[in-house]
Amino acid sequence: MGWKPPPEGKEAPPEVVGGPVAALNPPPADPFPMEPMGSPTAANGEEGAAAAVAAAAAAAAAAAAAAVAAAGAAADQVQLHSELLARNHQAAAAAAAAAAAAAAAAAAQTPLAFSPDHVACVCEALQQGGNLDRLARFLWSLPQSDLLRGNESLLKARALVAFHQGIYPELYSILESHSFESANHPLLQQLWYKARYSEAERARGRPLGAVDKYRLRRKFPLPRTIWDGEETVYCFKEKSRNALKELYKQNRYPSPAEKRHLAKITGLSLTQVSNWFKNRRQRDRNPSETQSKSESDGNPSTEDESSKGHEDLSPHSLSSSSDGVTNLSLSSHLEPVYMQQIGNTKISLSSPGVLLNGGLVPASTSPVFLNGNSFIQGPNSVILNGLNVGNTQTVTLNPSKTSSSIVNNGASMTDILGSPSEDVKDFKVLQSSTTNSAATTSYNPSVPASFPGLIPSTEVKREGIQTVASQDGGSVVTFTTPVQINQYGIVQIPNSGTNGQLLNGSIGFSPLQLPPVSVAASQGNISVNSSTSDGGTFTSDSTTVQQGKVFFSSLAPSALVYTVPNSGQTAGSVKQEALERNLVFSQLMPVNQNTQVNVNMSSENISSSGLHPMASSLVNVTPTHNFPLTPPALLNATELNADISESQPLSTPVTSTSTVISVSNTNYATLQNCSLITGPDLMSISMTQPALGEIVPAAGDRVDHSSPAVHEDFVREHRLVLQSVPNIKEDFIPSSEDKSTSNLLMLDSKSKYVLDGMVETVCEELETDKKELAKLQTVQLDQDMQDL
DNA sequence: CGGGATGATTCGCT
DNA sequence: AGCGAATCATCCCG
Repeated sequence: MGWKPPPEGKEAPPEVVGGPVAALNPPPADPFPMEPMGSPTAANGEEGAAAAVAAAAAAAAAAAAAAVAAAGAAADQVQLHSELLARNHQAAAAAAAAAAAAAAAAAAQTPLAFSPDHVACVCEALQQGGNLDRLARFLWSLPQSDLLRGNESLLKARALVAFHQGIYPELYSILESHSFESANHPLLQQLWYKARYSEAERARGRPLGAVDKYRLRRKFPLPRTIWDGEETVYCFKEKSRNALKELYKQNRYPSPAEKRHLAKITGLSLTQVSNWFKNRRQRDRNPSETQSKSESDGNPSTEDESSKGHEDLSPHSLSSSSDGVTNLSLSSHLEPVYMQQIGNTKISLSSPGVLLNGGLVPASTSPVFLNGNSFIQGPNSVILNGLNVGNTQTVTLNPSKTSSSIVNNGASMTDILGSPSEDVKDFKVLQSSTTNSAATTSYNPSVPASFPGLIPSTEVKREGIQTVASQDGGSVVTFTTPVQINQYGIVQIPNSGTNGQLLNGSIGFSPLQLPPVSVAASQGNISVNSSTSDGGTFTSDSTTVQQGKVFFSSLAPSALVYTVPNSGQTAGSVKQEALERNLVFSQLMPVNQNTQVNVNMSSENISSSGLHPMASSLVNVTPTHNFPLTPPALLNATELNADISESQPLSTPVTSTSTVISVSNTNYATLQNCSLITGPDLMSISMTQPALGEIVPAAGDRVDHSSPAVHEDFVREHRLVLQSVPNIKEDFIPSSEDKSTSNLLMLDSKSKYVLDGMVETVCEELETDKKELAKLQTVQLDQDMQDL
């Protein structure tokens, strides 16, 4: 990672500014090494392993520093101290003793008696504490041992000390002689440049200006030992820039989540990302001024879209290039580096295949990738968040109707149509609410969708009891090209409207959440939801499997992805107390700004609950552990009907009172057994179609149940979808009390991406621990020294 | 050194 | 809090 000094007075990436830099300013020499420093207030209560580690490090540092400082003092005295420390910090006993012994040995000018690790530990501790003088003394006391020669921490410490003492030639020598880890680059790069500046300033006797520094940087480029060679322009790396541009092309107004994601993958701060977008929009807005639009070079998109106007990301432009151009551009940016930074898994499949929960399964044709945090890129396959829907033909949605946004959710509808692409009829999704789905506590199935085969070209509109902002006229979605996912984890759906093509990639089940899925155990009860968002419109589909049947249903706009608790004994750790027998979906990730949704279906009213009628399609499920794609099994309509009839009377009112409860933020999702939806061929369309075909009720009708007869089919369909719920409910959540029993992976739905969030959290915690460690070290050191 | 490019900041608005 | 507009400060090329 290249680093360029942040412009003065400007905000710079947090990593570059701050702590390390502050430490660079040589503090006044401290003649009394034993003098306590730091403030004890920094010591917070830590517990557990972190505390133990911190204590160990602190103890070690304290012991070593004490020993060094007390050069000449009897070694046994130091040892005594270390023992005392060890007593106090049992967990740290070993480390403390070792460090103390080492320090004692050093103090006594005896051969090295401890490992380089311990030295490194002490160095780090002293560095973190900003005790450069002590660090210098410690280094001075160390023997010239080969063991320590290549120790990076030691070298870094030496570099710091050299800088601190103004011995720049030595600093340069150190920096050039050893290839440092990238993690240390920012700090070392700063040392390098600051030393150059300092030298120049000293030579010329006056402070340097920005231009002077720039020239110095040009004159003394960073050695590759502390620089990965990555170019930076105006402080931003080219890659970061490209990532920003790429997303900008698709969405000029990224959601906070997207910004965070982008910040993460680019290594920039959230503010920088926001600023970038803001500047970009502004400069695109008035290209007239000074904006000679140099952008023409690499950013045609910017020009096109922005200059023209707004929603101009015409679907066509995208679609036209969808497969080819888009993919190319994406691939160009899809570099491992990004993924590494994200911490997500990126898998590039060079050959047709599908990654299922970690397993690669051969697939065939079209590329539809919908995966959560894992990026799966490959030519021919459909990936649903780890679930592969099978060999598919490209999803073909006709652009028949309106333009705008659409979203298909993850479940690749493709497969739903067992027939070759030609047969694929129109898959239409009617969106009822565009953009906003503000936080709705209740979900309304306001997103009608017609499944090919089931309801050919039929658009069903439905309005929920509770209005979920469904003002927009549902736009019909049609896909003519494969859905793509870009490196940002955003699924790009060609032909979708401007802002509409973003599908947050984090949606869906992430591999982590998919334990070796086995449907077998649960008698095929599963529900899979995938959601999509389209620039504010969000639709999702969910599938429930019952006894080998999978139902897809669409959820509401701005719905989130939910995972369904295992059907088995482990009662899903659903946190919603109130809902006893509800199918609980927990939110995996918010797609839009307002995302929230949560759908619960009470057993009683299953009929109309959040599941959207339209989406119901049957898919064959094979209960296999590894999700091998098995030959499709046809689900026959009769069977479905039978089930339906058995479970519920057809006459049941459609609209139901299904309870939709918002689970957001309070739910913990657990996903245990998942079933794979495979099999391209599915339901017999012929059978269902007739019945469904008649269903064309307008939303209003349904709501009122005004004409039951008319909607009977609809109801039936509805029922199909919901039918599985009771079972699920029972299986999944035997009783609300079971909450505690689960040893499941519980996910806090709160606005965190399942995977990302976890990683993020862990990282943050680590970071925190690190800081705390440093604090502790300092404090402990002080205290111990005082005690001594 | 000039001037365009670009990131950051400030201010007002919603 | 986020956006747009204006502006500043720096980068960076010629």
